[in-house]
Amino acid sequence: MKLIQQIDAGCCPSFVVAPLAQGEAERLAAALRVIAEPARLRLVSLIAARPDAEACVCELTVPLGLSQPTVSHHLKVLHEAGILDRSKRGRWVYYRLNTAPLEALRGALSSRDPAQGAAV
Amino acid sequence: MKLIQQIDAGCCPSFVVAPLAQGEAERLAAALRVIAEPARLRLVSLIAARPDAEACVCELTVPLGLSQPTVSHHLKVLHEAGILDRSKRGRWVYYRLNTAPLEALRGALSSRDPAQGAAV
DNA sequence: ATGAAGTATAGACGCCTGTCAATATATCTT
DNA sequence: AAGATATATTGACAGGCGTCTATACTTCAT
Repeated sequence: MKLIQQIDAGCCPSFVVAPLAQGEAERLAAALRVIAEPARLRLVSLIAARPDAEACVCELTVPLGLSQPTVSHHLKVLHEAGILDRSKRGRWVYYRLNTAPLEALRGALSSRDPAQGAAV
Repeated sequence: MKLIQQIDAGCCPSFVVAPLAQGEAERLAAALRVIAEPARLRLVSLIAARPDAEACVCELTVPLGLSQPTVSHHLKVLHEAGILDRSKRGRWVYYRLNTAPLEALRGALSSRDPAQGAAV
């Protein structure tokens, strides 16, 4: 069974607008846990700062100060959540930032009901 | 040493706009961890649904399905993060939602630089 | 004062996960 | 084909934390 699911609009109802059922709370918490980790936050911010918001693994290990397997592990978690797209080119694997899941999480933190009025 | 700090604008620079230093990443991750928990998400959403966005502990134990000490523990974590304000009235302790810290976290997830252009 | 009710704290236990070393897999070079 | 390079997987270990029971603390009623 997959533990980590794609983060999309469906995963993350705003938890301020209406009470969350147990299952909804667990899904949203799982999505938030993906980014509630220093190494993964730094990975995302490092990749976002690159041209085309893209970087290969070898460019990330040194600035992060973690072992290559650990970096690969975090990239996998981010990829499975949909936050990073993965493309293999030759020997290198490039990860590219996808902002949509992060925007979905932003929406979940909004105090305003997205169904009412204009989008934020 | 306090493990959990108040969540405010200073705690949460946008991690998409510029690379995060180790310390910044740790603070932002700690802030996100506060809400990356099903029971705490449900607590916040339960309280937000009440009149005045306020509830006492005894009103939260049953709908949450957790023991009173566990609920108290989560409320403490949320309070120390600034997400819930605490006021004691007689025998009861009321927790009230403060949306500012959540909005600060929202800002941290934004792909746009808050320094540039209008606020979102 | 004494008991009851609401909340907080202390201590214990088990699960989850971030980390690493070792190894496997895949691709390119010579 | 054989070695080198880039990445992924496996297995093990330690620390963090969510949960509970038991107990302490605080406030009110009688």
